[in-house]
Amino acid sequence: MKYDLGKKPTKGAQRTLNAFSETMLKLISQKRLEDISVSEICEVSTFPRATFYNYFDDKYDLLNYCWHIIAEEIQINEETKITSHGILKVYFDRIYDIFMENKSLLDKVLVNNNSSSAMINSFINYFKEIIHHVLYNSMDQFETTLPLELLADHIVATLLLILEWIFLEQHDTTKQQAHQYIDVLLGSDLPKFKARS
Amino acid sequence: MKYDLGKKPTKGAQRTLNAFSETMLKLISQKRLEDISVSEICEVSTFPRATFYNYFDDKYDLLNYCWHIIAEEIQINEETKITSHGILKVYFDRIYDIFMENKSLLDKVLVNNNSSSAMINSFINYFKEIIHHVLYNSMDQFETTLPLELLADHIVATLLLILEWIFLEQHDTTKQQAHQYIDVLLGSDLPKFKARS
DNA sequence: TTTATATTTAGACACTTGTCTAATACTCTT
DNA sequence: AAGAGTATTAGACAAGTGTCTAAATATAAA
Repeated sequence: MKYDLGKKPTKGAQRTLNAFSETMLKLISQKRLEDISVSEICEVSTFPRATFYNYFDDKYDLLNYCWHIIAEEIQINEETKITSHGILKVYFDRIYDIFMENKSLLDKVLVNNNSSSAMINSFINYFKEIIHHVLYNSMDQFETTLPLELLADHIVATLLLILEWIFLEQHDTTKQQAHQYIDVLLGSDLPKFKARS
Repeated sequence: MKYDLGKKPTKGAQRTLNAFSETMLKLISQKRLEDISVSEICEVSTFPRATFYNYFDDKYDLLNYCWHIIAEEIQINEETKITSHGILKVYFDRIYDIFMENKSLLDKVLVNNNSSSAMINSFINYFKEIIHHVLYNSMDQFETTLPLELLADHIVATLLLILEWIFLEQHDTTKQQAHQYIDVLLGSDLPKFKARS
C-alpha cells in the first residue's frame, strides 16, 4: 500500500479510496479477478492510472484494502481482554457476523471467482492475519506443551477453515452448529486451556 | 498446463520440460518470484518464449510443475490402503522425507521468497491437494459427526501446518517430535477413528 | 485570504504478457 | 530411410504493467 492509512485521510483522499474500493468490489462481483486490469478499474472509477498508483501497489493491494474496509466493523482489539476459553467463540462469532452481513456480496463474488486461488487466498489470509494478531496476544491463557506460535496458527487455521466451509463452500450452517464443529476440531473438552485462576 | 502430462513425453518434450523446471528452481533460489519474468526464464533456458507457452500457461503453472517433479517421489497412491489410524503419520512421514531431501533447495528459495505469499501458497496448496486426494478416499475409516469433507480438510491443514512450521518457518524438529504435535493437535486419543473391525 | 502541503493529472517510458501464424526441424514408427 | 506426427521457432500483435516527470488543482490551517 502506497498510501499511509495511519494518518487520517483528507477529503479528496477518502473520496479516491472509496471510489477505487467500490469499483473493485463491483468488478469482482461481475468477473474473475484475473480478467480485471488496473486500466479497467481506472476507467470505471474515472480516475487516471497515475492516481491508482498513488494509492496502491497493484490490484491485489487494492483487493486487500477492500477486505480491510469490510473488516473494519470487527472491532476486535487488545482491550477485548480474555476472561474465559469462550474467547475463541467470541472471535469466531464476530467474523461469522461480518461474513453474514456481506453474504450477498460474497455469493456474487464466488460465482466468478470460486476457482481463483489468488482471490480466495487473499481473502482468507487477510482474516487469518487479523485473528492471529489478537489471538496470539492472549496465548498465555493456554496450557500446552506445543510452541505457542504453532498452537495459535492451528487455532486460527481451524476457525477460518470452518468459516471457509460455511461461506465460501456455501454449506448453510447455524452459529450453534458451527460452535459444535469448533468443539470437535479443537477438542470438545478443550484440554489445552488453563483452569481459570 | 498446456502440455498433457498423461501421455508419456517424447525425448524432445522431456528435454524442454526439464530445462524450464530446472531454470525455475534455479531462479527462485536466486531472486523473488515476482521479479522473475517468462522472458528471463526463456533466456536462461535458451528457448524462445513461444516454446514456453507451448507447455505452460504462465510462470505459476511452471512453478506448480516444479512441485509436481519434487513430489513425484511420494508414491502415495490408491493402492496404499489404510490398515490403521497410523495412516496419517505415514502420509506425514512421506512428505517430511521429501521436504528433508530438498531442504537445501527450500532454504535457498526461502531466503528470497519468505514473504512472497504467491510462492508459499503455491507450494502449500500443491501438497494440500495431493494429500487431500488420497486421504479423502480413506475417510470411511473415521467415526465422526462432522461432514467428512470438513474433517479431511482439517486433518490435511493440520499436517501441512506442522510441515510449514518445520520447513518454511525453519524450526528444526525431529520426526518423533512432529508426531507428538500431530497427536496433540488432532487429539492425543484420536477419538475420531473407528475401532478396527 | 493566503500559503504551504497534498493530490491529481497527461503523457511518455521500457518492459512484460499471452496469442497467433507459418515455416522449419526433429523423432518415432514402420 | 520415408512419411506422419510432434515440437521448435522468429516475429508480430494488442494489451497491460509499474515508474517517472512536471504542471495544474485542490485542500487544510493560520
